Amino acid sequence: MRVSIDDVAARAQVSTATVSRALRGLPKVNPATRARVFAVAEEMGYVPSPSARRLATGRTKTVGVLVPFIDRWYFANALEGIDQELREHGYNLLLFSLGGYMHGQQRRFTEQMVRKQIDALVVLCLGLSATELAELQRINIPIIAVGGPVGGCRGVHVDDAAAAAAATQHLIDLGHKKIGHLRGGINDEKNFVVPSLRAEAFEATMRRAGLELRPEWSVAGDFTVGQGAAAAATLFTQSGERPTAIFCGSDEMAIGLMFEARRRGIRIPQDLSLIGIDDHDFSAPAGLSTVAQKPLQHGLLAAQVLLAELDGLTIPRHEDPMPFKLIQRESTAPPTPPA
Amino acid sequence: MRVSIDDVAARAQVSTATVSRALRGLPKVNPATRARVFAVAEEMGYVPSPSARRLATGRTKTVGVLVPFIDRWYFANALEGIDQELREHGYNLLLFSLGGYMHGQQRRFTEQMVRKQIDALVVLCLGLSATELAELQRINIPIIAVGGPVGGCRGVHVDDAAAAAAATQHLIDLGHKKIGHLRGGINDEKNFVVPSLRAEAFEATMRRAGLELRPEWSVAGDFTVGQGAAAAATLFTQSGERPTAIFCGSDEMAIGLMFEARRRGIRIPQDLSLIGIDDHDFSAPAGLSTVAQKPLQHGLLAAQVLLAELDGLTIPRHEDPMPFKLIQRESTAPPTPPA
DNA sequence: CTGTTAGCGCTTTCAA
DNA sequence: TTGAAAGCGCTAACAG
Repeated sequence: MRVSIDDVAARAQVSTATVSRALRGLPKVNPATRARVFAVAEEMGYVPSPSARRLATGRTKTVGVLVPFIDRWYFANALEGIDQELREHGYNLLLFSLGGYMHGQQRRFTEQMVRKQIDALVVLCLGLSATELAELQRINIPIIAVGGPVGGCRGVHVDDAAAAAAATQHLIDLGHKKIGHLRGGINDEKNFVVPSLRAEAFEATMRRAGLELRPEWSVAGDFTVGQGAAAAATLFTQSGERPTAIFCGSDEMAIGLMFEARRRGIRIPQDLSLIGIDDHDFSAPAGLSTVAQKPLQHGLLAAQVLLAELDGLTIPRHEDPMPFKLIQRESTAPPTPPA
Repeated sequence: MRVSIDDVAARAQVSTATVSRALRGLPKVNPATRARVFAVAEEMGYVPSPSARRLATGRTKTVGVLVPFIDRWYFANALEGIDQELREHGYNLLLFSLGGYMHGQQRRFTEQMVRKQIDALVVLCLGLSATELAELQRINIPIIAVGGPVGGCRGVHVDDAAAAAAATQHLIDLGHKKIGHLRGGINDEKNFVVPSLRAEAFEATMRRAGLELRPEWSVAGDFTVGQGAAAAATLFTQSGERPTAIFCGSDEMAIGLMFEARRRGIRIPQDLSLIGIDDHDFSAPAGLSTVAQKPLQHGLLAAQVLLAELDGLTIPRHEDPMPFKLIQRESTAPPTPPA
């Protein structure tokens, strides 16, 4: 049943070393021999044992991916990109999901899990603490972050501040002056800086335009639709003046806000303009203006960098932030002058 | 740098066999010896080599998961469930994404990829052909399908026909008679039967209620928001009478339809009732009535079954279909009598 | 171009 | 309760 390299060697009447060379396409193998070996291997249904190969070479041909959770547009798409690139090069993808951010105390992820199992690691925008990162670094394999800066670790991601500024500026350019913000980060790791980067850029852009920042117009959520709707409810039930436009830290939140707005008869964009960040699958159908990023590409690039490094090739540049693009759809318009 | 079992043995002044036994918690090890071994191992930062262990035992402590693509609510959640259960038991999760269904010709997934790498396999509702499935079976490891029936293979999933019938019946119970259907399957593997199961159940339920099935009210998509919106556009631009309610094969499609309806000033539920299947993250915020299923639980159970089998334990029952539940929200209401 | 021979780091009899 | 030794299946010198 289980056929090993020795079985093939015996049948092909060559040494195991020759089988190994022939099958791996190494040079200095007689074409005829190689052909015979291939034929025999095929005939016997031989598949080399990765474990044995790993033990002998010390390389696992496997890359680990650490994600906070899978069910989020950005992560799922980045993961897809990583997977594509890895498969393309015969690498395996070992997935580690933390199943949600854990607040400080107990994270189920230990060095043990990755140690000697993977050749490199991709960290999908987790808020790793300095100590956790240090622990990972100790393993001494190439690491790359995707989706957001991870302290002291190189990464593939957009310039979040610039993207947030572009979104905010779009609203300002349309003539809005009363602009609110739905930010993320409330349920996330405190080391996950993306929500803050975006929020700060929003504030900076507003100040630069000489516009007022009203604290009651800044509501915090966690980048999900559910939180978007909840935050919107908070915002809409406030007494007092309402903003004419809102910049949401993620498209999911923006869409949650759209749902809540419709529920309350607030028209978009007539009563309220709305812009997010991401270009989530739901955004185009929803007619949501956004600043688009392409996580699949981020994943692809991250994997490329890692693989190049493992192959000892020149490491491609990846220092430049990834591109983003403002996409105007139906959810943003100039403010309606008071009737 | 790299510390092996022999290093530990030397330092602890015992044989490698004893270290192995002590660390694995096997019986018949002197408590004092065990303690010393643990101390030394800890002190030296010893981590056993999975490759060596695999080679010696023939077991990989790894389960493979085959998914058509990751970025879909159902898959992402099921994956999360599988991951949780696997980690809990010290198993690894090797991910294989096909990056989208490939139509017949070339699928990048080969027996080679899994062979000798995993102890068991979870197939996430892929439409595997009989030959592909046979090839997988040949590897002779436990396999389980999740999310939909995979020909001849046991699986964890809801009774799709019953779920679809429940959704349809809900509309009928509300008094609707003119009911349309957005079905999936147009871009999917033809062996992926879920869309058909749901569509057929819709039709059967309609017939049972003595209601007319209008072909022009049945539009096909592929379960995504984008297709939902597109299908809705097709439906809404048709001349002639319009249905008063629509059953969507997935919540994503239903939400796509909602977006398109709003764009055209069609009010939900006043002008059109809408129900889907899934209970997608967006559904509650959107106020979408649906038949809920819990993919995370499906993943959990599938992994449990596999692990039990690998441990040689009694295999838990999993023959019963998974539960589903009708959730009525704002998108369904009795039909509005013509003014 | 091909064969021999050490390992790689563990587990697992079999003895002691 | 512990140790010695034989693999597990492959790769990588080193000879030839």
